[in-house]
Order: sequence, then C-alpha cells, then structure tokens
Amino acid sequence: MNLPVTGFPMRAGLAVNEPKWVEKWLADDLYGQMRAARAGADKYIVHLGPPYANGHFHMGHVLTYVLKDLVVRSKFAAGFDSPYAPGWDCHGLPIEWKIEQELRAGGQTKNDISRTELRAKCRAYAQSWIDVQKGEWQRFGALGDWDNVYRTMAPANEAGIVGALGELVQKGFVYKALRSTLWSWAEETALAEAEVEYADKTSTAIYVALPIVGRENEHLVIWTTTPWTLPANRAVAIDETKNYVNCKINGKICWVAFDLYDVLAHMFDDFAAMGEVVQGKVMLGWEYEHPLYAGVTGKVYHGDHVTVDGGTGLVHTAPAHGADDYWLGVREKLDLRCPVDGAGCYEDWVEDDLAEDSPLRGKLAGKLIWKCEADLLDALGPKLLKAEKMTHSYPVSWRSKEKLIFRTTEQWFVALDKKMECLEGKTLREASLDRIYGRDGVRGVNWVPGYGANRIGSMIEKRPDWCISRQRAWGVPVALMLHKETGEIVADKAVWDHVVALMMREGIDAWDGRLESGRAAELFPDGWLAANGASVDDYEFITDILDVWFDSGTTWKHVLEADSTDGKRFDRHGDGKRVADLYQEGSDQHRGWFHSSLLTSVALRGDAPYESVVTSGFVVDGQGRKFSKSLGNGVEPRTLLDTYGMDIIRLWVASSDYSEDIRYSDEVMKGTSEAYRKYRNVFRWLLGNLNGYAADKAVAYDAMPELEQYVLHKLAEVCGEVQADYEAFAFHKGTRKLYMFVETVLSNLYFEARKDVLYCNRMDDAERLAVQTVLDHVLRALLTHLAPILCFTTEEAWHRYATEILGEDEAAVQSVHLQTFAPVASEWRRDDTFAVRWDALLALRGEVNVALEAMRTEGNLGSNAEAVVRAPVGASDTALARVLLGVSKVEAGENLSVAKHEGEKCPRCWLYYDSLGAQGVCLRCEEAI
RNA sequence: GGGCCAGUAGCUCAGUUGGUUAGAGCACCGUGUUGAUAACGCGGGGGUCGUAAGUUCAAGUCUUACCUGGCCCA
Repeated sequence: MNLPVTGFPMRAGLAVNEPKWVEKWLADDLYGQMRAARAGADKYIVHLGPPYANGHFHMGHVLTYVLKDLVVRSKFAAGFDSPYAPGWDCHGLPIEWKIEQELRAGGQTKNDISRTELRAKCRAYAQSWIDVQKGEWQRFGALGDWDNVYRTMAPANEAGIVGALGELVQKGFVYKALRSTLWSWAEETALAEAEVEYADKTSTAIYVALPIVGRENEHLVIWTTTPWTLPANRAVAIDETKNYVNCKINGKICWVAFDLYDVLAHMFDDFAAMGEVVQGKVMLGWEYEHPLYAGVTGKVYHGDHVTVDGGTGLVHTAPAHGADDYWLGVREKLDLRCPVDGAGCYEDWVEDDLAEDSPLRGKLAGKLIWKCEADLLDALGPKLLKAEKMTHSYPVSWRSKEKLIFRTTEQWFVALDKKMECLEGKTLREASLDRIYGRDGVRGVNWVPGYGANRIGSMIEKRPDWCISRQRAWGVPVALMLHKETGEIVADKAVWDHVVALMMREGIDAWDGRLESGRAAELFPDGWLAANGASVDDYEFITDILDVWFDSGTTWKHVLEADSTDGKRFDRHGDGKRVADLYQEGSDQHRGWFHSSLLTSVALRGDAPYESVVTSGFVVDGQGRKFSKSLGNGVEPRTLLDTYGMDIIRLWVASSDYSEDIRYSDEVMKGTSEAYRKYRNVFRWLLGNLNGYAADKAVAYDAMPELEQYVLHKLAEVCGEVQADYEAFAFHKGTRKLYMFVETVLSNLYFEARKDVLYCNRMDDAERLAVQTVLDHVLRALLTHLAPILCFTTEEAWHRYATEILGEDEAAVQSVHLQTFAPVASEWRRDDTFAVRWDALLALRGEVNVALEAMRTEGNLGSNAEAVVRAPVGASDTALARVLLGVSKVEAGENLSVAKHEGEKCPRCWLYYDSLGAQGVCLRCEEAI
C-alpha cells in the first residue's frame, strides 16, 4: 500500500509558528530577495497612507494593511516589481495633546518649556509608537521595506513638505485671509473640530431693540445669547422670504418675525399688538443705530441661515464671531476685524466709537469678555427689552471645559477657485474634478468601487478653500516670510530652496529654532537680504504649522517622487504613469488622504498621484454595528492572533467583500477557520500523496487519463479567473473560486476518485504517475495562488514540498513568495464539447449518488465500493464512470439501476470482484504486491 | 438634517442588458466510511430576495417612500 506520507501536520499551531516565519523572512531579507528577483520588471507601486503614530493597531488597520499586502504580494506573483514602503504620520494634535497632558501631570504647562523642547517630546513620543506599531504590523505578515520606512517627521520628509508648500506659493496658490475659527480663550489657541466638546452651559439671553434710522420710535428686535459680541455687531440678518410684523414692547414699536409673534407676545409683560405686516425683502437696506456706538449704523441684509423658529427672526450679526456672520460679512464687505484677542480680552480699539460720556469708557479695553457682561447690559439702557439666564448645549474646550468663542483670525489658504496658469487657465477645483471623472480629455482615476468618484467629486465640488494653517507647535511650519510693509509673501525660489536645504539637515527646528534664538537672518540665503536692499527686520515670519493633512497629502512627493530617480525604489523610468498605481484606504479617506493628495498633486504636477483608488468599508460586528467602547463589542487584533492566527484573519479579509462594511464575529471567524482547515488538509493530502514522486517522472499531458485532463482543465480555468480577480482587487471572488475548486473538484471528486489508484497501484504505475503529475501541478498552483493570502501556511507547505518532494535542503529552499503564479499550459484548456461532456458525466454522478443513498438509507449498502451500477453511458466510458463513482463495477445500460455487488471483496483495495486471484487479492493488487 | 453606500437562507457570497419552480460553499440535520481520521464521502431540510407602494405581460433585478446599518458632513 502506498499511503500518504508527509511531515506537514494537520494542526497548524499558527500562533506559535507564524512569528517564526516573520523572523526568518526579516532575517533572510525576503522583501529584498523579491525585489532583486523582479529587477527590471514593470513596477507596480502601492502607496501607503501612513498610520498615525499613536496607539495600538485596531481592526481597521488589520483590514487595510492586509488588503494592501494582498495587492503587493499578488503583484509580485504576477511578475511585477512591487516596491512598498511602510511609513508613519507623525505630526499633529493628538500627540501634542498627549505631551501637554504629561506636562500637566508633572505640574507644568506647555508655556513652561520652549516650542523646540515641546517638539522634541512629541518626536520621542511618536517614535515610541512607531516602534510598537512596526512590530504589530510585521506580525500581520505584511511585506515591505522595513529597513527603509518613512516617517513624516524625518528631516528629509519635513523638508519635502515645506518644499511642496514652497512650490504652491511660487505657483500662486497660497493666500492669507480672515476666517472664523473656534477658539479657546483659556488656552489661547484655535481648536479643530475634534477638540470640541459640547456641555450644558448657562448664558445670558437678551432681547435688544435697535432704533431704525428715519422711522420714529421704530426698532429691530434682536435676540442673542452672547452679549459680549455686541461691540462686534455690524449688521442684522433676516429671511427676505418671511413676513415680519410690528408690535409694541415697552412702549417701543418693534419689528419681529410674523411666525414668532405669538411666542413673543407671551414673553413680554408690556406687549401690545399693532399688526402691520411686511415681507422681509421690504426691510432689506433699513438702517439701524448700533447698540453701543454713537453715530454708527448698520443695515439689514438677507441671510440664508436665518430661521424663524426661535429668537426674533432678526439675527444680530457679528462677522468676527460666527461662521454664518462671517460669510455674510464677506459677502457684504463689512468690517471683519475681531475686537477680541487670543486671551479673550477686548482690544483697545473697541472703545474708539463709544460716545464721550459712555459708561463703558475704560470698562472694555483689555478686559476679559465674560467680565464685561454686566457693564454691557447696563450700557444698553432702555434698548435692553429683556434679559434672562438660560442653559443650553454649548461648545467647550476638551481641556478646560470653558466656553469656546468664535474669532476671525488670519489663516493661510490654498485657492481652489483661482484660474491658474499652471493648470492651463483652470482652477484647482476644476482640474481636480477633471481627473476624478476623466473628462475634458483628461485621463481619469480608476475608482474601486466606482461610486468613489461621485463621493470625492461632490466633496471637491462643494468644499471651501483649503485652510492649511494651524496655531500649534507639533508640525511642519507654514514657513512663510512676509514683507512687513507690503504684506507680500517671499516667493523667491532661491529663498525656498535655502529653507528646504536647512530643513533637510535639521528638520522643522531649522525654522522655529532660528526664530526662537534670534537667528532669523540665517533663513535667507547669504547675501539675499543685501541684494534685495532689505534687512531681516523688514520681514515677519509665520510660526503657524501646516494642517497635518498637508503632511500626508504630499507623501506622493516627499516619499515616492523623492525616492524615484536613478533606479531608486519608486523609479518608473519616466513611463508617464502616475507616481503610484494604487492608494488603498477606508472610505472615510475620500475626505482625508485621497482628497488632500489629489489637490496637492494636481496643483503641483498637474495630475492625480494615483492610477487607482480602492476603498474599503469598515469593520463592523455581527449585527452590522460599528465597534465602539459604549457597545462593548470591540476586538483587539492582538487577541485574535492568539485565538486564530494571522492566516485565518488574512483569509477573513480576503474572502470579504470590502466594498461594503465587513462583519467580524465569532461565527464569521468560525466559518473562516473551517475554510482554512480545508485548505490545510488539502495541502497535507497533496503532499502526502506526492510522496515518492519526482519531476522526472512527470507524465505528458497527452498520455494522461481523461479525468486527469479534466482536473487540469478546471485548474487552468480557475487560475485564469483568480488572477483576473486579483488584478481587479476582487480578492473575495478569487478566494471563493479557489475554495470552490478545492472543495468540489478536488476534495469531493478527484481525491475521492483517485485514492484507489494512489493507495493501491504500484509506485511506478503509469496511471498512478499521471495522477501524481496532476497533484504536483495542483499543489504548485494552489500554493502560488494562495500565497498572497495564506502567506504563512503556503510558505510552510512550500518548504515541505521542496524538502520532501524536490529533495532540497531546508536551508536552501527558496520562499514560495519568490515564485510567480504556477504556469498553466495552454493545452490544459479544453473546448466546450469537453466541458459539456463532463457536465453530463457529473450530472450522472449526482443521480447515481441519490440512488446509492436510497440504498444506504434502507440499510442495503455501506460504502460505494459494495455497489455495482448500470447506467446510460457508452461502453467506453464504463471504466471512467466506475472511477468517478467509486463503485466496484459500472455496466452500460439503458436506464439507471444500482445493486449490491455479489462478488468477493479484495482485502487490500476493498473493491468487489467476481473472483479474486490465487493470493486472495485482486489481480491488480497481486501485481502491485 | 444633507451627501454617498448597503440590506438575497444561521454565516460568506452568486444572481449577466428585468423573463421559466432564487443558486453555491460553509454551518445544521441524517448517514456511510474508519487507509486525508480532532479528518473524508453522500443525502437532506432551510430564503414571502429589509418594508410598502408603483412601472411592466413579467421585478431580487427599474422608480418612489420608509425602516435598519455604515462612512462623511451640518
């Protein structure tokens, strides 16, 4: 008997064995070997959206890094050279916060140390997480250039980011403007949305009557919960489509929204009806007297944001203190200056327009806004119709829990609607949209799934100009110099090149460090100031930092492009392709990384940075809900590694349709584990039955039995389809086809049919060798096609194959990941006639199985070998049919009938014969013995 | 509240330009093997295709509304 023999164990022990492979691959520099093996081949560049260097990896990271790894590995297997550099996003608020927290824990604040020291702490903190995440990442089996990872905080990258900013400035994209931002006066800083919380806070709500110019005793009534913004009042906004009505409050004729009349009637003790109604548009242009300033007037304008479901329907508008107000102010060219400084105190000029005898004189300038409330209310006098305390949900600082304010401050922007020479007269918005949709003769991006184009397209269409400045410390400086008198930005390339060169050596400290230590002059090239007849004191240096999206949004430049000349990693030999073939991230990145990368790349090189963008949904639980702490349904990748092993997690990712959210649950993982075990058992069976086989024993295709040809036909078919699926990033389809092949063609049919020949025929029997030849092809094909997915298990099986079947030394075995997809001979693919014939044979097999099962249920049959079948097959097909059915005999006949074989059972092969040979076994077995 | 997307058996997925009784694998149940054995084979049950209308001779497949869930915004 030739039973299977292999050392490939049925049980995987992934949790223990996988880390050993990781170690070996790193020690052997597998990635380097793969690059070398594909030297000169076409490059396929997957570019990584850098993870933020803070915290452990979660399931979302697992999903995206496995997906990217599937692409990289399958591209190598398809013969491409696929350089891949892991990297990290290092700057930004969350890390800076973390450091501030640590400082506070030590009784300090960020003001106690220099910005340079603060940045050093942030840098060390980021690095510590990079080290942690690197280990977790490698454990995923992710292939990559681990010795040359990139970090946005590396000096070369920081210099590259500034260089990108410099080019934008030189091309004319960057401008300065006032913008309304949420501001924390307590911490003296602008806040990003992520830093904002909401809490119940008490405010003073006031109704104020503003006298209308030229209308005796008539007033506009405004309502506000922020009395401190009254000095900044510049207008009153109404809804021109709504009706307004007058009434008498405290003896004053007051105009309010018609829809709010009833509510307001009950609000005031001294209220009387009047009843004149006008449409809002009639009021447009009415002038009113400023609530505080003598001789100052404002006008009534329409505002889309005005509602009549609260307040009075007339909105106090202070462009310095609100987003809607700000945009109205911009539209109507109102005074946008902010009378409140960064610490929440009124500027001196806030008192300029006060009347000589105003009680507010000397009460506002330099005072904290919250402390001026009582004085402001007093100063309103009879204009104040009513004041009351109210509690409402209000934005507060994450840190101090103090109420936030809106302040208009100077910020830096990238223009989206400016017609640009470098974009052939188009705006950045238009040029970006052209590339998103592939219109106006421009090559588009391949969005997978396709709706990604719409999604990012509608965002680019609607978004305002890109505000790239932040008032923080941990980031790349908006390294701008402004001429103090002219306000002009220095755009001279020589200066930018000089600054970039300094940063190349010193990183971002080259900027802030020099400013802090009074060496700003060094930021100019030698002799530049003199040549321009200027001194360093003529210039103002911006200390804002760049939005972190600018860091990662320019990685195509400071990572890919910077490393792409003269045969370096990402060099594509000027083939005209985009810098990257693929960006892959979660669908949230349509607003994030895909978005910022597109804008910078279109602006700077006139094209998208990527050929394809593949987006995935999010990992959700078994009920389709997101993972969250409050639901308590989170899972830690580290736990899963111990429970299941990475290959099973990789298989889960590969078999999921990531275009939607993908579910993670114990049930899903149980199913995935079963599939894994199937693959593993099939590998084991193949290896075991290839025992004793060698390449020189291979049987030529034409000499093979038809069953073998059928299996090769199916193998060729599945390999072709799977490779196409991989190419289309449809891993779940490819995985599914491979599994179907393994399950239905191999396990159910072929292995079952050929066990007899493999176990019982002579080792050197031609038919047995034909079977082994097929097993050899099948194993190589399965291992190479599954290697991108089951990267650990296929490697393990491949090593067994190399040592047990090919007879190689363990130390000399070449990794499965160095192989290309096992080739498929064209002769294996057969025509439709062949396929139709086999469909019929397999259909017959199904019918016979039903009949045999009926016999078994009646207790008349054990194994199929006990049966003899009469079936409608040609006489020449009875032998093949017998093999397919696993029965002892098939006779050709008109109709299907099954019966128990009445002959003798061969004790060796267990088949039944009319009679056995002299040695008590069948003739075939006699010969084999 | 707005934009985009999804909702087919317990699970993972197929369902081509709308066209006969909606498919597969796993899981489940039954059963056979005991020379892939913490395996393997065979058979079987299981879905009113998220809900409700509509278009059509005909809808899982088109339209609308709603429900549920996800991402991004406000």
